[in-house]
Amino acid sequence: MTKEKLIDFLHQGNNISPIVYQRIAEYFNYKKLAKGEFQLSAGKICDEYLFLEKGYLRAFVHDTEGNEVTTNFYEPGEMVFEVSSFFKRGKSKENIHAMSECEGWYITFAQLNTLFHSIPEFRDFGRSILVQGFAGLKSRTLSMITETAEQRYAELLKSSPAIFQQAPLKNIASFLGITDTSLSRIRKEFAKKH
Amino acid sequence: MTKEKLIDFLHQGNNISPIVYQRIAEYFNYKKLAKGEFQLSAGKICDEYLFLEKGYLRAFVHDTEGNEVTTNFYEPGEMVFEVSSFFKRGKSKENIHAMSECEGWYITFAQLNTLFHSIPEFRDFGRSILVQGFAGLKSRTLSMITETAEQRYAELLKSSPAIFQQAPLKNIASFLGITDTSLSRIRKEFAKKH
DNA sequence: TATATTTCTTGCCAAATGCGAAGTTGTTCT
DNA sequence: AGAACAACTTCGCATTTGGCAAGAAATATA
Repeated sequence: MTKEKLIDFLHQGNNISPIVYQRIAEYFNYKKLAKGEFQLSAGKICDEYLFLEKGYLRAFVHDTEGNEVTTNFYEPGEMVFEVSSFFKRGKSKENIHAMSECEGWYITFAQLNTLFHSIPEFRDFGRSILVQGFAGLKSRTLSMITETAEQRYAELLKSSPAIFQQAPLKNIASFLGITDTSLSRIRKEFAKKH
Repeated sequence: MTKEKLIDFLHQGNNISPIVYQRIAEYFNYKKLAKGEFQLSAGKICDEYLFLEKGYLRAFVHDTEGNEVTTNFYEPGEMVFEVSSFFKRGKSKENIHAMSECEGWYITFAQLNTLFHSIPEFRDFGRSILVQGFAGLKSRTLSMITETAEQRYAELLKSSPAIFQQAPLKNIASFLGITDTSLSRIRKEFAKKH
């Protein structure tokens, strides 16, 4: 278990000395999740800022009728944490669930703040993680407005094909904003055309 | 034109000395927009971090077919800037347009960074602005998935009634993810019930 | 004031999606 | 292997929403 991939990720296009990133990486702790474990449960405060090195996770909430709604999928190479709960120190509405065995590296909120205050480069990193998440969410919202379910399906299939090996249809459906019945139909039509 | 409201806003629940906020506020410049002016145009880099004291703005993009899609409305007391363009220094896809005469206070990206590096409290403020925007966007996305158009209409009407005095129906409709025809029908049905 | 333009409403029909239920296939557990 | 359960597909029908077009109402412009 080396921190090699974590260190690569911390670079994130920044052109900063490897020594600084080495120093940052030292704060991160190794973590392993078995398939089916929860990285975060609704009602708890998210206190881990996790770099996912291996495996797949799914975030979901329960809507007012009690149905599970998938809000996100996480693949290797992404940061996993619930922004609002983590930074505002409030109870999470979201659950984050391991769809497969996962491995990664994390720091706590307190550690993150220590690093923020002492290392300017890490501030920039942290900000870029937030901004990236923001931009991603924005384009997702826009696609909910401007695109058909089939277009959203085609895009997800292209951008994250691995998800389809990890998650059952109904979870992908609620992520796309449709029912599993509809997704089944859409997938059938889509297969005909391609 | 006093900076009183700006200073109140900078407090944002933090319990920090007014002297620090006074110092921060000194960097902000006054700005006035006439009705119809653009605070940001697609293709330009967003370089103003604007506190809106008076007036109403609307953000929109053009989708692949060239239709305007409203992505946000801004009311007095909010920060107005395009997260991705501002922080990543890239060309904006969004336009931000004054629906009425507006007044506010802004700093540039360079000034914001100067403040970030020298004033820890301002870092926390900046982060909380991002986190707040993130949480708001998330709940908007969720409502696109779990709620009917009528429910979304009812919520917007409740949370931001002033928008209905400022924006034409079609802009509100595209924000809600429906056509103006549908919104007209929904509003009619809704009026019957209430 | 007259005219042009935009905004909003309404009607008709088509397409997309949801809902409930049934049936099939596949997986897990004992 | 057998039983139980979850995943996926398919059907018929209801509901929501879209697209187009016409007309009325409101607003802006000459």
